[in-house]
Amino acid sequence: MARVPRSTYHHGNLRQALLDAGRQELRGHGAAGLSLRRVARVTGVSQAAPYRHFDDRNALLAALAAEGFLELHHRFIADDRSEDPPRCRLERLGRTYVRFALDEPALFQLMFSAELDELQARDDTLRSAGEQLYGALQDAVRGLVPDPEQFRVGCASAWSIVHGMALLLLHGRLPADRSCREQLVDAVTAQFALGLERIAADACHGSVAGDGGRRR
Amino acid sequence: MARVPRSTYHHGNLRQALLDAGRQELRGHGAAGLSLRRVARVTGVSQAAPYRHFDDRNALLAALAAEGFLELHHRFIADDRSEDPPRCRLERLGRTYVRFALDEPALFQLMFSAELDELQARDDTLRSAGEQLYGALQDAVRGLVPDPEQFRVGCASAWSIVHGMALLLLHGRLPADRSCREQLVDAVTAQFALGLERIAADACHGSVAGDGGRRR
DNA sequence: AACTAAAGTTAACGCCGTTAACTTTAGTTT
DNA sequence: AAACTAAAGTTAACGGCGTTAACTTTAGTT
Repeated sequence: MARVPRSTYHHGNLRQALLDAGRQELRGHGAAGLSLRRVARVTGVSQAAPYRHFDDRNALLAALAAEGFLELHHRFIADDRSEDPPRCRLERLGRTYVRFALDEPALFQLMFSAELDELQARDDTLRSAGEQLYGALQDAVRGLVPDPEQFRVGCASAWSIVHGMALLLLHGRLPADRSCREQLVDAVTAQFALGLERIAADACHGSVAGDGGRRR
Repeated sequence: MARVPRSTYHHGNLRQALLDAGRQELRGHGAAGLSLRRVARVTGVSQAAPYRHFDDRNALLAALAAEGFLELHHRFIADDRSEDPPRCRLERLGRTYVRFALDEPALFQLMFSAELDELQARDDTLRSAGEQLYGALQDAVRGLVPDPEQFRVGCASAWSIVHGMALLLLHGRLPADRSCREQLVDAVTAQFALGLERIAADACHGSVAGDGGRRR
């Protein structure tokens, strides 16, 4: 447990230092195991110091989650290739999403944890960061599924499948060791995007899908 | 806080009573907020009594999760209609999965929480309950996608999409109020099952999907 | 140079998980 | 029936936690 001593009484940039230490705590102990006292200790500051910068433990978690949303959004932008066809762009976005979840499992789970649901309602920074992310997903789906009604369903499907896959993978629930993980992710996203593309194409030819009724 | 007094020194069926109280705690405070001491208090027993029946707090959570897996599996069986065509059966299973998650959000999240990942490796009851569930899903997918390689991808996709949708819905992340929730679930599962059916049908006609066409 | 508000400290409260040492009881053995 | 034993429950304690109140130090302004 690294205790960082410091020369000046005032830290200078404690808020960010706490966030950095919190990020490490997250990696080491998960969101549930994150202890505010330990974060303070590692940062070399008293147990009560964090309360000058965060209302409570949840506020620190919310700030960490907001960082996570922004970071994931940046990855979306960095990985995107606007010259690719819509299907490839959607696939790429899905892979980026899953890769992020596997890179930062605790942060990712925090971003979608029950504790944050209520905070998201109040914390504007957090909410807008989350909405920004959903916007990026919507853009990617819109290119593939222009029809408004199908678009809604398409967005929900797309987010659901990558979100579910990310969580199941990082919990070791899907039978996929590290070597074939990427293959599986590629196959699932590709298959999904292909299916979406076809359904969208069908819709253009007059038939209405999405009613779940029997159609051969 | 209901404190239940009792006449006899020995409780008689404390283990199950603790599980029942734990289930209530889960509903009221979530898995993270479940306090062993409070469970004991509500059950009308001393704070140390639970340790005669569970190694520690995690063991109680694991037992609750195992109950959850069994319950969900029973719902699968109860809702299934073996006379329905494969696609309908898969859709129905998906709806059952999501409905369970929305009925018992805290229990569902517990079943797939990080804390349980390690326990699942050791606790045989818990692991087999989880595997039983995956077996039911596999059966439903197999009817639709016989080809072995596509079957693997199909299982992962199917589980991912319902799992992701369940979590996103119960976190209020998908823009769907209570009224249109069921419609959305129906539409997503139907669209997915339809896509899966078609891809499987394509495979029978010689073309091999699953790699999603060109890959960078 | 004095003042003030921000930033950090110490000490305390109550809750928690967990353990050790003890007591009560139900069931078995003699 | 009496004695024994092991299971099941109790009390009391330890240390860690989140949080707050009251205090101190410091940087920046007047």
